[in-house]
Amino acid sequence: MEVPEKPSLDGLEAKWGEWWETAGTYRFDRSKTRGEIFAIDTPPPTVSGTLHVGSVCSYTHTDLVARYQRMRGKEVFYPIGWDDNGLATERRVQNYFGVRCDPSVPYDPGFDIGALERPDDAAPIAVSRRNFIELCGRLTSEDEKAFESLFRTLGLSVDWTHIYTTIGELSRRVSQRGFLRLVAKGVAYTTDAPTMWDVDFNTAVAQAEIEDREQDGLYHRIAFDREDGETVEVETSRPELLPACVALVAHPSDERYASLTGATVTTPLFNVPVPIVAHELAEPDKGTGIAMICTFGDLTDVTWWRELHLPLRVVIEKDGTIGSRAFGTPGWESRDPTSADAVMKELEGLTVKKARTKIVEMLRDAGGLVGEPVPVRHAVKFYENGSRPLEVVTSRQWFVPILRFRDQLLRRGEELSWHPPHMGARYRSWVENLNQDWCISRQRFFGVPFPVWYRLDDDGRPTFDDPIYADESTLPIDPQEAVPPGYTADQRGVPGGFVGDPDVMDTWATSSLTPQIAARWEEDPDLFGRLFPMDLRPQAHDIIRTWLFYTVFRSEIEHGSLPWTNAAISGFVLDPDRKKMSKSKGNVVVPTEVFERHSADAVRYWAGRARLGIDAAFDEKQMKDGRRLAIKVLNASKFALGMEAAGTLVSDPLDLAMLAALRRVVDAATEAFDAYEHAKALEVTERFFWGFTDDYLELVKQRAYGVRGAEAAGSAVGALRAALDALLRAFAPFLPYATEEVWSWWREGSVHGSPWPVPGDLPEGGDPEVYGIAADILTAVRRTKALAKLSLRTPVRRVVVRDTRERLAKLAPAEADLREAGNIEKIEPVESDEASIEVELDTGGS
RNA sequence: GGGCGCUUAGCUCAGCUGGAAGAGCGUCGCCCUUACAAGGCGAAGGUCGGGGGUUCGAGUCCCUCAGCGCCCA
Repeated sequence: MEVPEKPSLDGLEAKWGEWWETAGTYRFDRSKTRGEIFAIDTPPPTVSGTLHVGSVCSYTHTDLVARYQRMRGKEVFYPIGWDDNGLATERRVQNYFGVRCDPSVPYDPGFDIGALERPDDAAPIAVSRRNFIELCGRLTSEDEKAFESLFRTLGLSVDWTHIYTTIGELSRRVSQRGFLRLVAKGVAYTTDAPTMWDVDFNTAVAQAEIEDREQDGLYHRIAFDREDGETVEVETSRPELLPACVALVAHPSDERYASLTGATVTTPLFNVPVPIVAHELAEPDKGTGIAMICTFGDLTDVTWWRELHLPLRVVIEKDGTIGSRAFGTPGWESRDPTSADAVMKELEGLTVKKARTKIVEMLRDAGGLVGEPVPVRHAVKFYENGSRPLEVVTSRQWFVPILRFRDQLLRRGEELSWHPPHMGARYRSWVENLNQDWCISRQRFFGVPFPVWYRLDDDGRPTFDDPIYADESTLPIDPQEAVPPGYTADQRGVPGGFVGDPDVMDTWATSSLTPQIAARWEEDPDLFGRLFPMDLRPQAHDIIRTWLFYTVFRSEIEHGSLPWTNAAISGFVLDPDRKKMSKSKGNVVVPTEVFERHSADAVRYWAGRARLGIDAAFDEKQMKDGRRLAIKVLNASKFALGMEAAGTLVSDPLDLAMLAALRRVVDAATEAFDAYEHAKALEVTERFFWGFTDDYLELVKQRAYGVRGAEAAGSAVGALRAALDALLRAFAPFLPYATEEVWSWWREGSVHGSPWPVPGDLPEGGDPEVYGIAADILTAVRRTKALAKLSLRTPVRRVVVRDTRERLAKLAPAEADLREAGNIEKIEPVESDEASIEVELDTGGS
């Protein structure tokens, strides 16, 4: 046994991190069977995001479970991935290198961004798609190093040989295979359809990426002419869509408009005849109760257009400007095409916002505007990363028809064990409110391409009704480079030839397959069979509707089961003022500095105290507590292990009593961990431990030094070691470094490879109350001395303990230890119905 | 508008199936006690958000109101 003179937390992270890696402490043993394995679907962090303490907290939660399960004897499959694929990385690369991707630029194999010299404010350099992707790969690999270093310091017990990235070859292959399987099952289709569209990023987005933002707007009252010379007034916040108006709509039960249903009105300025129709989705309470249907202002327009079989008149282009349209041509009928065209000319090329101002001006001049616009505050849909409102744009996209699986997905949600349980409600409410099929194609670059080509007809136009799919055995492929079977490279882009699908998949189309990626679905069937469905999906609550939902969906389609049996949902980390941390507020805490200030164990302690599903404040005070606890573990261990004795047979009733109390603690901690209540496991263990050091160590100190002989000392030393052995193991998930350090002083191997403590590890037969009573008396003695402002060594002449006979009997076994610990001359038990402890100090005089 | 969660000491939070209000930090006081002074011991501090109800008994169960946060529309 080698106990250092002055134990310290400093340097433990590097020391043990390296040792664990060398010893392979967390290496997964794939020879184990499914029942012996605990498989975790670790969240791949977005590496282009900021490293912040929020991830530290939730990743610690996962690690606590991993370490606990490992100690329970499970072979833990705990891989890690980096989410580098997607728009976040593209944006970071654009800003970092000052470039933009232009697919029309040819690839430059010798491209060297570092060699370019240009002023900071220079316009972005257009680079080819392939060069752009290479830059993405370069930057993410840097970011990944920083993440790995952070997570290693934090002490995550992942198997670092099982790393994947969401843009890596394996992920691309699994994503493309997953896509082809969806196609084969009829659960993916391509079509031209109205889709939510971000005009800045120039891409389609899915429902899950949309958020509502409260915005100031204006309600404009616009008069439509009826054929009988009267007018119908509608209120709209989007008057610029007037040229796209295809009908007016009122609720079928709205008596005000019942007689008008079926009538025709003409739009102001454009003189386009449009029908008045009825539909339940019209809101009688909103505005005048009758609304314009335009193609398209929002998704309700899409529903109306579809269900009421209305014509299509699109005026907004993909870049968010008003396009050029010729009235008088088919589909653009007007009773006065010339003046309609003149109005249209004024709007052409304007952004939506400018067009709105312009058309209001023109309406006012033409007398089409009734009164003045009224300010209104309303919810507007935005892409979560976007800065301008989403438009509905018709474009060719790949869709996955999730809506028709709603009931199945709701049932899977019920089947999943949610921790905490109420998080299941988030999922349910999302699934119940799904309103769009999943658009999985993105008009971006750094993502997984669709393994698809389209034939070109004799005029060089792609035919979308019979795509050419890549063979699974050839994956992953990039259809921009690979040539479809039966064609030659020189047929790319020429009539009668082919063209590759230019899009990439939604990043969630890849992330939704993390269990399949990590478990090497179809790549290693033996491994997959040992891992899937997995045991645990840990994640934060913000991505229930995306990552969790899509993963459940993919698993349901491909495997007909849940992807895992448990979902552990962490809360967010708020700043000390309980505000959400964000870069713009400047309140993001850099985790590396926190590790330096408090140690990894201290940070883990803070995270461990945060329960699942509860938002936690970033609190350095708690990290100080954690540091204090970790140091205390070192020092108490040093003391306990510093005691020597010939034998270590635990026979003293007080020792057995302390161990009996610890047996209960071990049970409570186990029960808590099994229920995913790691904070409770920590709390019960910590509470016992502080009592153990404050009371028990003090009580037995003299005896352990041998004042009452070898046998009495041996019992104390044996109990100290038995308790320490169990406590170190119970603390190991929370304080992996300090516990490993102590373990190394006197045990073989790693504490993290040792079994989780069970009551059977500790001698039985003790009465916990004996320990409790002794601690109470010791506390009373200390209190008296403290109140008298005297040293704790001050002698006590007499302690009178009044209590029931039963409890007094339990005092006797601890009496000698108490007298030594408290420097007490005499302890006098007095039978009484009223319990009290009376301490008479011996202050030397009288 | 619908749903979920929260509201307990100055701060951060425990309080399970109802049975005499808890911890840590902070504050204050004391103590160099041979494991620990970047420590230790102790004290003070609370109408458990408001109001009703069930019960012998409610922080805990039910109803209601309010505030905060989140999810969804």
